[in-house]
Amino acid sequence: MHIGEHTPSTYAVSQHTHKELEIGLCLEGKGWFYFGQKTYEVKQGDVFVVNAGVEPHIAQSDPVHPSKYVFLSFEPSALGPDRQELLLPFVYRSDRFQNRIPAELPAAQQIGTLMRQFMVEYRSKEEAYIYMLQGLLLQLCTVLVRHYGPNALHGDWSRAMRRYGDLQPGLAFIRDHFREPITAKDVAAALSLSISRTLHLFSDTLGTGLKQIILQHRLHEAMRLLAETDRPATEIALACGFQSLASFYRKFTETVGVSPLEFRRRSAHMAVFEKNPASEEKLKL
DNA sequence: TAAGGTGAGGCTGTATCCAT
DNA sequence: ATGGATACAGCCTCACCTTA
Repeated sequence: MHIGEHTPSTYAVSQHTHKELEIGLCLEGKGWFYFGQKTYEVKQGDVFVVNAGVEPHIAQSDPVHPSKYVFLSFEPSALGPDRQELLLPFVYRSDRFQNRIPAELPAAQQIGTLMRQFMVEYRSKEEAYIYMLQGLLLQLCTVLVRHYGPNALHGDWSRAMRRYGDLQPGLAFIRDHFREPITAKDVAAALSLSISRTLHLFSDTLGTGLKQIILQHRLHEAMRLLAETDRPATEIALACGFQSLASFYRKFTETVGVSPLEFRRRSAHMAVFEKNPASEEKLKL
């Protein structure tokens, strides 16, 4: 588990994914939260739910009233065994999911209270505080389950969880091998399923095609290397798993909105790429 | 109901070329 | 050397179907 405060930049930087589940609470200010093609306006008290390794996202601050968040990220195993149903809010199809819980809803207020308790508990580090943190995490996830329940549970959580669990070896394979020219066949082999079944599983469970998920990993890595290194675009394209410069330029420009070179130029002016939302004042539990 | 096969159509990677 | 455009073969996705 990690918890930390973060103030997003006032300009749009690249979206990222990470392998932990994440809950974010806007402590103050205004801004925007981008999840792929979705954009949410953010105000104090809003809560955001992010799944693991699939949906790219990034927060941006209003220049006049910069936003400040506290982000809690955790591995599914942090909930303990036999509590898989509490992961349901994080097992969603991004095209159908509302990542924001508006501040005026009771669930957002409950989560706000719990997140603040979480911060206080960690900072105080009283005896056996780790158990208190685990308890607060269970409460947080329970509030989320109750909030999303009517839409997310629909009486068949075990099937949804099983499918999500079935996908994990495939997602892990993609994370480990996206720099190589992997295909649906390779991912299918990692899942011990047919190509057909693998493609169904990804699109049905996540609402995102296999190809798109691999592409997200490659583009994110390419943006990082463009911003943080002086390596030529050709080298970066190949290092990130693109089979050619042409496909790299095409997908980069389509997705990011500017050419790779332009992105490097702008990121140099910004002096920032993207930061792990929990990287500032990060507290490792 | 889950797993998986098939085929059409769209998309992607490759090869090649040109511009800077 | 690097950035970018384009045509085309092959792969991927999707819808629909069959099988167990």
